[in-house]
Amino acid sequence: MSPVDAAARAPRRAPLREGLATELRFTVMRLRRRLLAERHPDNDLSASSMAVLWALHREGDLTVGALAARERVRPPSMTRTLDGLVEGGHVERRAHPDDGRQVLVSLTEAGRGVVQADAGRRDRWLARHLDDLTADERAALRAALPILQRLADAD
Amino acid sequence: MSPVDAAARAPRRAPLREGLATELRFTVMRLRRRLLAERHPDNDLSASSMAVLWALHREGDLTVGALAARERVRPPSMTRTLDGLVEGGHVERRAHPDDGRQVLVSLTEAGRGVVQADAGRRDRWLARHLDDLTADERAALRAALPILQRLADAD
DNA sequence: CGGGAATAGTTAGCCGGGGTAACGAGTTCA
DNA sequence: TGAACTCGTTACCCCGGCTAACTATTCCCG
Repeated sequence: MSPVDAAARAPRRAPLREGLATELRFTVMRLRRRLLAERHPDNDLSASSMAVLWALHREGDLTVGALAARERVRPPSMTRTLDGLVEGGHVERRAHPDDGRQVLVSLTEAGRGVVQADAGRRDRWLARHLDDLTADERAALRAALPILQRLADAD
Repeated sequence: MSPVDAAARAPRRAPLREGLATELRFTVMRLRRRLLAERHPDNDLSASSMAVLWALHREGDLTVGALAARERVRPPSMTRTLDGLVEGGHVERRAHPDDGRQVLVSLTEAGRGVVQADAGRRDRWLARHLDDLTADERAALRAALPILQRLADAD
């Protein structure tokens, strides 16, 4: 049942200075898959779609390009995500008042409803597990979060 | 150029208690995309393939099922990832000595070389940005890392 | 000891969501 | 005013998840 003998071992729980990047990278990848697996059954919107709704909710109307940059995605990808959201009635496209090239995206009433309904029940899995942590551990995550955000936005 | 007026604002940099899960979730998603964009040009292996090589390097030979569980992926997905690695000569499948149903996967010489060559230059982007952080910030990440790992492995 | 249940892996096929290339409409500026 | 640039879209490709269904092997119980 168990694997055969191991050739090389590395510290799994106590990464050294030079291992921090490696461990952090793989951890982010796996944690993302873990979070994806916990999608709410009564919310058929994908993670990327929800991210767009949240961005609009937090920042108000945005152009397609601004949304793409914010989510670190190429414009064509954002266009397709928006197509789905428009079709679902969650967002609306409208012409930019000053610049005819740009397109402003805004939440519809329904989209705002999805965000607000989602706010309560979302992240249930993660929130539950966060509750299982000690206060110190939660504090450690809270301290690391802005740094991770800066990394995500870097360059 | 800037977005139109915003409807609702939320604390971006100082998440409250109840916002931790939400912020952490989106941050993980975006950071992952950021990291994916920084793939090394002279390494054509995908992130999932590299994760497999690293797992084998760290833990020695593993079965397909063990690899799938470790990467939080379904067996068919791991089978396909392994197909690519076998074709590229990075890993080998061989029969399990005791249980004819299982298949052991091991690194080839070439695969081990990829891991070792990669170890030095990998995560250059992330490592560079980690170097730009203060010692306190790195410590915060290091403290958060095992908690994130536990979350990634939870349930 | 024989046969059904359980387990490991694979095959086949679907689909979300990234990417690049190319293009048209609109804007800017020399 | 015409050339160069910008923004968004279209068309298309591909990676890498997933489920369902199947085979081979092992386990266990009657």
